[in-house]
Amino acid sequence: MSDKREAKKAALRTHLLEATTQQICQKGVEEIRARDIAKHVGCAVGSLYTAFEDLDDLILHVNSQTLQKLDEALTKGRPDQASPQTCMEKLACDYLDFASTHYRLWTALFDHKWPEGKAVPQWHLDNQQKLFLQIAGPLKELLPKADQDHLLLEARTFFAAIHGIITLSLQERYAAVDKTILKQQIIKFTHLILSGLQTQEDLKP
Amino acid sequence: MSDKREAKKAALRTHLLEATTQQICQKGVEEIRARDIAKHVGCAVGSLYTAFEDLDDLILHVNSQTLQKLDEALTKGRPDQASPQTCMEKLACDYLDFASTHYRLWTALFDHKWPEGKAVPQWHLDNQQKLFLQIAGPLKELLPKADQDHLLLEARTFFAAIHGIITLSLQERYAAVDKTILKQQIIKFTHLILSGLQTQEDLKP
DNA sequence: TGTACATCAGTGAACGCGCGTTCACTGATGTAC
DNA sequence: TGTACATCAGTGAACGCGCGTTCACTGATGTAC
Repeated sequence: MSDKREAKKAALRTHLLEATTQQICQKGVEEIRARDIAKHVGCAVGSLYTAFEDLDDLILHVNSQTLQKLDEALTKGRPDQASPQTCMEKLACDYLDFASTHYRLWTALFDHKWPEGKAVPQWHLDNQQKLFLQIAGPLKELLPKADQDHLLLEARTFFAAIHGIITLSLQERYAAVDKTILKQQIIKFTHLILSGLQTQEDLKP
Repeated sequence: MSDKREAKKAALRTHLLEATTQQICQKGVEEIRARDIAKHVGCAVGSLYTAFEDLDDLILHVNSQTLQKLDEALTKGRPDQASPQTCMEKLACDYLDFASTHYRLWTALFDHKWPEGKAVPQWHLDNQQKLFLQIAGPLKELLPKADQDHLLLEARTFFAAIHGIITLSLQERYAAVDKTILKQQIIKFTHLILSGLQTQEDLKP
């Protein structure tokens, strides 16, 4: 019975993930330090390297958890029998809410520099892919004539535009915008794009 | 006559700026090292600190030059007697062209972390502001009933959306998109937004 | 023009610090009998 | 159950490296007479 050992190891991993999450929330990914995390967990620095490959691996795991939380937030808010327009609007707003309430966790997704040579693990790429599918879903209803490639392209573009707006507005670097106004902008924007796409679709044979 | 001294100092500054620009193009801002720059210029590391306050100051100057180049690129391409729609489309496309041909210089604008406590110098902020005005111009023609605040907000949103699309598509992190397709997407997108804004404007009293 | 002194840019070895990672050691947990 | 040995997680001081910045010194340029 090596259950006790495994349980301890699992607990250590959990504590490390929790401490890292908390530290990212407090100071941002750029400020994460191995010693700092260990101190918060109450273990030696070395332990980090028995539980995770290295610091980047630990951070990647936190980021993957963040992606999952984001996925849940988007899934949870999704109305059952709504028009694709309503779905897309909800997705965009939920994305904004997530980004603003978990700001530092969210920016960590984009700020964390993965070591150049190393390949990003497949399970993390899968977690990313899931988010695009969330968008592609309602978009498919809206654009029934589009093929899969085109659908994914439109989903990417839609996401990128909304993401761009939110990113610029939430970062203080260029004077942050009031959140209510931002939300209005995003809703308006979503409608503009969707009605435009719709019109184009209707013109198709 | 201290002309000779001043000329030498100016030459040194120019060389440092050139070398830094070249190194950013080659490896990106994150890889800029004081010793490296000095070696390329053929001077001692210490000289860098007689010509610029510190390494961040040097990089900021390169970034400001980049903003000016971008501003020129956008100004140059601007058609004289065109509709605001055509102007906006041209702006978006020129922005894409600039970003893709000077990719690393362009990302440096956003990747360079300015020291937290320090205030960003006014001349640099002015250079940033100029770009928003480029967009606000044609937008004003399109939305004659909008006040200045609202105009700037729409300019920001428009910029942020286009910027977001270009950023996501050009970075390899998430499989890069073919540039011709990207350009088509951006043109289409610009039209969608503008015709939407136009419709809203027409409905106003 | 020439000389003596003053100023200041340029030099690069050395400082200082931060920080990810390692590794010989300790102690807890598991196994064999 | 008890004892002796094996295994492996946990420890943290120490390693090693990178890198921005400094500063005592040198040498070029400028100034005064």
